[in-house]
Amino acid sequence: MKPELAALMTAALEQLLSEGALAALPDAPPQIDYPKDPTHGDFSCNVAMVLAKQARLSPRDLAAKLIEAVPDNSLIDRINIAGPGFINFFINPRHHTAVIRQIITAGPDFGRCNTGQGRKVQVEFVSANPTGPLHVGHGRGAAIGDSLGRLLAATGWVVQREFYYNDAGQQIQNLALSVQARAQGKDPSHADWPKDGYQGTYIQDVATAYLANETVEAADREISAKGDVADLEAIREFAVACLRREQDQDLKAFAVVFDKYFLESSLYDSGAVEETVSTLAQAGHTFEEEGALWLKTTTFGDDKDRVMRKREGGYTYFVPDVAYHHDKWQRGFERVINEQGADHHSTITRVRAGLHGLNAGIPEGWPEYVLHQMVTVMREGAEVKLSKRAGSYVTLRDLIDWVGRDATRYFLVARAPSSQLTFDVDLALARSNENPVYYIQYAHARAVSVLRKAEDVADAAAATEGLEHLDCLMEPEALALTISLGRFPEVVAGAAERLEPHDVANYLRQAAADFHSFYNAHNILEAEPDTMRARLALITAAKQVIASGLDLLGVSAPESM
RNA sequence: GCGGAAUUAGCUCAGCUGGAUAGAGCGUCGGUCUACGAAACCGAAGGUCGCAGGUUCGACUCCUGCAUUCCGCGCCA
Repeated sequence: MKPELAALMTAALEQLLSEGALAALPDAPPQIDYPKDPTHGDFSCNVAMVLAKQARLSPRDLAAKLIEAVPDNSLIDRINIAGPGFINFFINPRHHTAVIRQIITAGPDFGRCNTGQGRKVQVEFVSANPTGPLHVGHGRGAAIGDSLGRLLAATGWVVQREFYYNDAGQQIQNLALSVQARAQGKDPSHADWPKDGYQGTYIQDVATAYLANETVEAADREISAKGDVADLEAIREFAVACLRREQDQDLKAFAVVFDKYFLESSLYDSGAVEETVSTLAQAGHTFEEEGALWLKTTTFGDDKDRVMRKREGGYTYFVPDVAYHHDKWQRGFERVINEQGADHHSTITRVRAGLHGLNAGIPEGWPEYVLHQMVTVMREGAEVKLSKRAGSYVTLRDLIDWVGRDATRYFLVARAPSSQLTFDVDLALARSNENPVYYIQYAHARAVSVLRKAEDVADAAAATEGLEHLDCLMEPEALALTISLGRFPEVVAGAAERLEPHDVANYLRQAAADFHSFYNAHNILEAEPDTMRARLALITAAKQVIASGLDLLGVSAPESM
């Protein structure tokens, strides 16, 4: 409805322009907003205040002229001027309820759009190295990244979800040594325990499985143990497979699925790393100093240059990272979005600097980044720091075990990524209003319940027939819910545009509140037949929108609870 | 010291590209079920939007400075 109103205002502006009351039209279309206060109408426009100066009129006088010039239409009931010069629109209620028909007709497609026009976008997220279980930070990344993927898909992009991990570096070596030590019967208190070894009890599980010659299958690999304690290479491969499998199980329990797993080692095998280095060297972006090879990242805005090849040989992590992102570019992704922890923010400059230095035509600002801040976990009023399994951190699996998948996903995605997050386990467990997940899901379950009961007192097509009686939905609660439902498409579009899935979570809470208010204020099944049918249509639409919204967050919409 | 993020009600957090009297949940207080699901609803109290300037018709929002908290600042990833 906003575009229609903006068009009407534009027409009014053009009218004033032709009368000479205005010197020029504004650059952007007139801004239409939702007033906070319902007495200010359904929509408001600030254009009179913006243009008052150039029109040499007071904002209120200009507003009056504009209202005068608005073309005749059936959309608007009345317009008034308020405050310093706001133009407030009161919409004809019949136009509000029209959206109910749209929702029921479109079904799950309501709220989707085609901004992406089938273009390719990749979302890389989680990307945990296979050295231990996924922790809550990975969980936040998984929840946000997957939801971003869903939002982009809903707005017309073709999305690929990718998981990148290092299967060969120093940390993997530490992992292999730790497993080997456990297989030799040592524990972290032992004098020969590897320096920087991994201390979690899961290392013992891996060692035991290795000694038992088990076979493990992960999403991207399968391997059988050799059982030979001396074969560090075999241990390494086995350990990586074990931990990949464990992470996959966690991700599966979290309903997160990846399209592709990308190995850092493949960039060495394919020669992409060497090629990246030589391209950067040929372009004159590198220099040698103190026995190391450096990239002049200061050319691209970094505060100091960075080592690419260490004195002892071997590349630093960002070199394969640059090669990796070059590979993504060559794979044809118009957009790449990297969701990662904010503690990695310093890599952004380096990766972009490297990509820029390749002269491959990669635009500035590619790839895009969504960084999430840290998560702390509270339980029974105290911060939880330890998980017995992991040894040093709370795992994603811990959270899922404690509060379930839906609550975990909702809580991890419901806050702005840039905010530090406190995950309150007790709140996530609560079965009441305190808990937004259940509040929203309850609205859905209630809607389903009424629709189910309606079959006893009306025919199956009652909701559809209700579309002929939408004029019955004139109570404030019905209109509030209707207007709320109508906002869904722009919420989805905005959340996708800004890469902020928490907008959807906030919207759902509001929509659920509007649903509950309507539900409590008006009986549905005992209303007059036409009214009942109209209300059933509204309930059907609400159920659809809530289910679609929850799906964007990866949270289920239960039929009953 | 440098860079990034943050600072909004007792607590956890929203506040869209600057808009009208700053919102929600929890917590506190008070109401509503012989039930279309009370896992809900209705109402009340609760604020110097960290501080100080600036920009303008208008600032929680933009700019500058300061304070505080978190995260980075490795030839680890």
